[in-house]
Amino acid sequence: MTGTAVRRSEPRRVTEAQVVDAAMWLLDMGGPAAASIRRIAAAMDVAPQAVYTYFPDTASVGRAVVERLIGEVVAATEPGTDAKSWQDDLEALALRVSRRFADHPGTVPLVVAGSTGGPNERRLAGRVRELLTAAGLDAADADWGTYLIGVYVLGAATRPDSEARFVWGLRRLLAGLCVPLGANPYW
Amino acid sequence: MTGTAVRRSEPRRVTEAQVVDAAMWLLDMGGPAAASIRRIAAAMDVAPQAVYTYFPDTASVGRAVVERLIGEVVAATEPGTDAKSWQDDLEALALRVSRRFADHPGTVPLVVAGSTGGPNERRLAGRVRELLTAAGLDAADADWGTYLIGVYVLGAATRPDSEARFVWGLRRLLAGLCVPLGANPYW
DNA sequence: ACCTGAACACCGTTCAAGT
DNA sequence: ACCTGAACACCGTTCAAGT
Repeated sequence: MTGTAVRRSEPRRVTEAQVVDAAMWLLDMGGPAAASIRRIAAAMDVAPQAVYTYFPDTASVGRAVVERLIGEVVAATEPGTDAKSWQDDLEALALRVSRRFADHPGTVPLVVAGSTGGPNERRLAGRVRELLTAAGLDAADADWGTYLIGVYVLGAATRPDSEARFVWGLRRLLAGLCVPLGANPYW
Repeated sequence: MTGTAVRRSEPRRVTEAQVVDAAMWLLDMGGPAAASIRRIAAAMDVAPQAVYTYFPDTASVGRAVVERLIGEVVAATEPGTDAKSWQDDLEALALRVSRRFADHPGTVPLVVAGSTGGPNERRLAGRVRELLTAAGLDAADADWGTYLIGVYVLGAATRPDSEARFVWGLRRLLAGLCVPLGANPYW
């Protein structure tokens, strides 16, 4: 009751960001198996339990790592900067995501494990949807097209190949998105 | 030196097929985490080490499971049976693979973990390539198109959604494959 | 060749306790 | 709130041995 805050506890020895830092570093060094809770804690010089103060389980640490990775891509992509065409914008965005995963192959199992459910993932999907909408697709098509592109980037991350192959597939896919299916002779 | 085979050892108590059976069963029951070497062995009533007589490590058991799953799809797909169009054939094939993974979600992490390098996977890719070649694509395009389709099916397995969404994306993708990019206004 | 018991070096997670 | 030591119930894999 002094009016000023009572010092309630020791200053934090770890933070969420540091856990993600350590996890990423271990992932880059030793692959998915190296990023265990115990090793993350050891890298931060705390007991394994300390991690559980900030994350409820291993999977949530993985999701946080993916959120950061996606966040970096979204932050690096100012909307409408490249802007030659929506295809170019979309290609640049997909390529940025693809490269980020190629640079951090240890994170791929974490990505395919499932959606993070986080804001950065939503922002990224929103960006794709905007570009498809600006391209003239209606809301439903833009939504389904976002799924199509996301799934392609995800699948490609699990079978890394040349960038040329990735871009070739992406362009075919975008071509398919803007061809009205009614105008297609096959159905 | 009797001329006939000498009985060299006890009859086998386990076989490769039984290991895959047990792994698949555990995967279906309890998901990826349940299909450990130790549990597989326990399900067969042998010591964990018995599995190592047939498989060098855990990953190779996983690849064998995936090979079986793909093998079932390929076996169930007589080439040119449906045969209304190559699009229909390809759609039916992709849908069969997709459904098999949807029916066995525990195997998805094993699939995305990497190529099996096995004959069934090659057969499946070969089937896709044939259909694309029959559709008029040249060798290079058929090869890259096979990658595109495979990666889409793979990615979709990690983000299961409605079959309608899967088919919509697949059709867009196939549409993009038969639109000559030169004839496309965008590049 | 095929299988076992025992062991090694790990895991994630929880509990009870300390500040 | 934040962190610890100790423990529980697991892992994959290897070794030495048995038939």
